[in-house]
Amino acid sequence: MSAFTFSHIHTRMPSTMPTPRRDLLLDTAEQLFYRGGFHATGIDLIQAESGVAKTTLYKHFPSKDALILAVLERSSLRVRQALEAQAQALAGTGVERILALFRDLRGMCEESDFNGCLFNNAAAEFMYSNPPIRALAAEHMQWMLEFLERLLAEEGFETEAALALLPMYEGLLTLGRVQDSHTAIKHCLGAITALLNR
Amino acid sequence: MSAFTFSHIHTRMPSTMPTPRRDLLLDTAEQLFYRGGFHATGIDLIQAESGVAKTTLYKHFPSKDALILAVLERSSLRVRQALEAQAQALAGTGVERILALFRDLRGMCEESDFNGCLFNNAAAEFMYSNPPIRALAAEHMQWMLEFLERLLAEEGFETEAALALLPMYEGLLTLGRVQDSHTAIKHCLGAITALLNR
DNA sequence: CAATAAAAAAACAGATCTGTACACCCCTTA
DNA sequence: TAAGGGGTGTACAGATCTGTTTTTTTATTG
Repeated sequence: MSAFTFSHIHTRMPSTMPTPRRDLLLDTAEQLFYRGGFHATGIDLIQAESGVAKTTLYKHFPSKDALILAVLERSSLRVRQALEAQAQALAGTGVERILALFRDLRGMCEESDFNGCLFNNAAAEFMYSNPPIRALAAEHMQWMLEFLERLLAEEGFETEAALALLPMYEGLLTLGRVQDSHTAIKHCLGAITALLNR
Repeated sequence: MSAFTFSHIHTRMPSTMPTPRRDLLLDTAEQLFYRGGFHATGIDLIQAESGVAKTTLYKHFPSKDALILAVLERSSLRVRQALEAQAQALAGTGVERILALFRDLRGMCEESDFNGCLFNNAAAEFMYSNPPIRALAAEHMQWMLEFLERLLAEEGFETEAALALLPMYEGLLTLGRVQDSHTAIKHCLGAITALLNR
């Protein structure tokens, strides 16, 4: 039936619904922005690397700023889902469950294109020049804080400890760029244990 | 005597010796790079803001990269001197001396043009595109680590605790951009106390 | 005052960046 | 087969950026 062909549905899809090309653009842009920075990464590179025509890129995202925002929004969503899933799967109880979360930072720091926390990098580049991007970074950090608070509450700790855990978490991501992450993580685990068992 | 006129000395000054204009350029560039980022801040803006002619700028620094490196080198030196002086003047003994260092982060986070840690910002923008800048950021972090180790040793703590303090310190600087720094610092002080008194 | 050297001012060259315009192609649908 | 919509590829416009060149001004020295 023509009323139910894919094409028909496709043309009636709202613009917010993901299309393969839109996702491909977001994937490519996220990877390039993360590795090379936002200002240093040009639209032409994203276009060439993704293989999608420039016209199509600007049909999905009216400007580079809009693309950056879309990348950050989707990345934030993905991080949230990943952390929720990770928290569900975390082995152990009590302190061990929180420690496991920090232990997993090591793998992230050792990935080949690791470059710290995307949201802090964005905040650094757009702190005073692009309020929406800065706000998005702030919202992401706020969510991280609340996530840690929930995790702490589940294990019977005072939720305020999240205010010490989050700087450690972000600090490890930041330092992981230029310092050995393994020993730093190890000693942070000790600090967390001391804090929560006090 | 002409042999000792200022001009004569000036012309024989090695290029590494600071001149008023060179310092003015470094001051302006540091402020603008810190606030607006490295790639986003153009040479023309530094030139206009400093009032020094572009010709003179390129006489002192052969390229933008060289200017960035010079800014980071001088800033690192200044931070080191400031922290050494601060450590000398720190009130209290034992844990209190370390806590005082972290307490001072609050003032930094509340400054009008605060934008985190200059060296982490530089590392984020140049991680894979400019090894010398990345290396300079790494060296600065290494010095910070050794500085904290010295401070801990002076107060009779195990120096390895610095590996937990440094992520916290840098994490607070990073989060200070988008989160209230006061409460985060307060809870980090508690974590440090728990760690060192364990 | 004349000579010289440095700095300022401004124009410019070449590259690059964002964003647009246009012609072409492919594929579906009528 | 004809029409039309979405994607491609390319060329281009305009702005901006780094770095250079050229000219003018300024200040110092003999």
